[in-house]
Amino acid sequence: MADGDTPVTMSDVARLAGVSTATVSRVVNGRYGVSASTIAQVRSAIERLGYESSLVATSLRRSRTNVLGLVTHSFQSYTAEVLKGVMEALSQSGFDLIIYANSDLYGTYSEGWEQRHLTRLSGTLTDGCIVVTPWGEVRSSTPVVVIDPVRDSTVPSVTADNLTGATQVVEHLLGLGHRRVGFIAGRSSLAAAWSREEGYRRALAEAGVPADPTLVGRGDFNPESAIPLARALLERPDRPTAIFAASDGMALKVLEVAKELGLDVPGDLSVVGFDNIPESALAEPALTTVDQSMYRLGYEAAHMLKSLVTGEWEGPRQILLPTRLVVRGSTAPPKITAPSKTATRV
Amino acid sequence: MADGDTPVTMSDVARLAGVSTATVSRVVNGRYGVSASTIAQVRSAIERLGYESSLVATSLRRSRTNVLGLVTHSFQSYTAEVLKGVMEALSQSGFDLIIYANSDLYGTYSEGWEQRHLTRLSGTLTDGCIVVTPWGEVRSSTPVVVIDPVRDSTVPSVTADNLTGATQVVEHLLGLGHRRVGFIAGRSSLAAAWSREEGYRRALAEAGVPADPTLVGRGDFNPESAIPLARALLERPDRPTAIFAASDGMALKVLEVAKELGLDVPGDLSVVGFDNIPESALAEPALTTVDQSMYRLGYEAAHMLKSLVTGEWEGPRQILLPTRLVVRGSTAPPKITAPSKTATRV
DNA sequence: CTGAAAGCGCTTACAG
DNA sequence: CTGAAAGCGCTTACAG
Repeated sequence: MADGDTPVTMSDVARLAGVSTATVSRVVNGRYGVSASTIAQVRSAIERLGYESSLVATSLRRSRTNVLGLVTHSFQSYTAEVLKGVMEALSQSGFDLIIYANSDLYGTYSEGWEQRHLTRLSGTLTDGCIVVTPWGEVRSSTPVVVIDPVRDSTVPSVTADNLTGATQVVEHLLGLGHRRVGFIAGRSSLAAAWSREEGYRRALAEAGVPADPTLVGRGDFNPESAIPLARALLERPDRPTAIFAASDGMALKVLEVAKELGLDVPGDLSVVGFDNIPESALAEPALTTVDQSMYRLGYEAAHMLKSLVTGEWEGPRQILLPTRLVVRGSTAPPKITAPSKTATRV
Repeated sequence: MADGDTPVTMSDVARLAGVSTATVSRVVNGRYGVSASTIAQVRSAIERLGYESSLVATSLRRSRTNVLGLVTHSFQSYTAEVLKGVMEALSQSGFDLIIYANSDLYGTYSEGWEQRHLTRLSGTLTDGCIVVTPWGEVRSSTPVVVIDPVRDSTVPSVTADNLTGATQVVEHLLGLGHRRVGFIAGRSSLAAAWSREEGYRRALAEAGVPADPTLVGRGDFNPESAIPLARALLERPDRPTAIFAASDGMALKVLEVAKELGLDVPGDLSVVGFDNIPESALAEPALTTVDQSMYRLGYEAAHMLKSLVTGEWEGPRQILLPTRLVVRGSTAPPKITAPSKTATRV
């Protein structure tokens, strides 16, 4: 039963069964050309010792491991949803999943992290990897699919249609009568952040509302980064009547700042986020946002990676997934039509 | 830059730097006894080739890997919370984390899965493992900490104080005036399921309310399993005025069945769950439940595992974490005091 | 049908 | 200060 100290190896099995490790290997892997009686002996030895082959040794020797990797730098609600989608896509596929997370996560050197771990895994352990929201472009000797790539990435990827989503947010606000709409941007290297900002600009331009660059704050998707930006926007005399934050995490902070400043949402200020994380529905008031099915992002990425590994992929290598505007309690028509004369000249 | 097909190995670096792989290894691992000029040469070769050592090869050769493993059979909200706690505990610890999930997750052979993968990882890849909600007792050649062990498990573990939590639920219901309280149990092999049921029994006994075995349904923590059980309980003429389900997932299904049968919650029926998953707060009405900080379960398990691996653990090997009753809209006094004459004889 | 041998990419005594 | 060699636990041609 060997609950002892040293793990049971193939040699232990071979010794007990009175055969070579080559033969044990053949039995373990169901190869042809082993006599029935030998198989029985080996099987019983395996059973007695509770042997399982070492994943590491097997991976090192074989070219194909049937293990796919996923590299992420955090475990937020976002990641959990992505993982559910990934697991669903991999269910019954014959591929197992290894998720690699490093302990310096909240520490200093996030930068380049994905690339380092991608490389450490992909040569040997995994047949391919999914990388979630990397800080830079990634490369690998085995197939990779990126969820939320950096701008101008050429690697296979899956992204939500952030441009359309953001456009709809602004159209929604304009439709309610808002004219001064603030924006809090995300980490600008990410394609997602760029598209959301671009959607904001385009929708305003299309409606003929002149863009006011001072209404745009530069956040980085970290919720905390939104606090000073929201404060700056809301403390000005000509404050916006609505703020669109590039992520729910940041939008939730805008809500807090508004409360702190005694502003009523949605009476004095409309707030919109992006992502539709579970917390958004729980906020007071519930947050209007854009749903970007993180589950589907994970599902499609895993599906694509699987086919890339087996060489069966036929579709496009850059997938854009639809988003959906979710209107909740945090948006309403502005109380006053023209908080600033100059801003309403359309 | 080698974005090509074959990964860059240590031999490639050695060749380019004009040294042996032994020397490259020394540089990579910062060992003493390499001349400054050689270090520089090797470093530059590493840089040029974008070399990263193979996790697999390194693990196979070394006894200590500084990688901890986590084996789970699902990625529900539960797991995501646990992971956050684990990552927090491991932050800056020098240990990385590998999560192993197999693709037959929703498939046939869940049973014994944890043990198989635990063994495949622990000999070589990981220095120790956390196993989440296993189906049986586990054993390993390296340290293991189980979150939510099976009953009578002797392995180091972390569990919520389910007994107290469940007791408080029933006391809460009795306090509201309920006397016929139904119970939907979880997978009975799990210690958590057993304790929750035991808490239910004890609280009734202590209050002198005779236990009615026909009021107990045998679920298995799978939400679906609660549906027929809830229906059976609620369709009887002497139906309970309250149902306590051993998990939020099952309690949410009870809510659905009640709605389907035209019963008002909490008017006609009070419902209580256990776990406090995010969805509980979103339910209509919001679910009264027991919070068992899954974040802390993960945190404590990782903390303990880390110390077990380094040999510094001093504390108890079986940890019990406090729970907290969260009263929300799904519980209220029963409308009718005595739906069944015999049941109220106290 | 079976085994001896080489080798996957590393690390670590052991010589020098 | 550096390299040749052995070996971690497996798999896979190659002989027989």
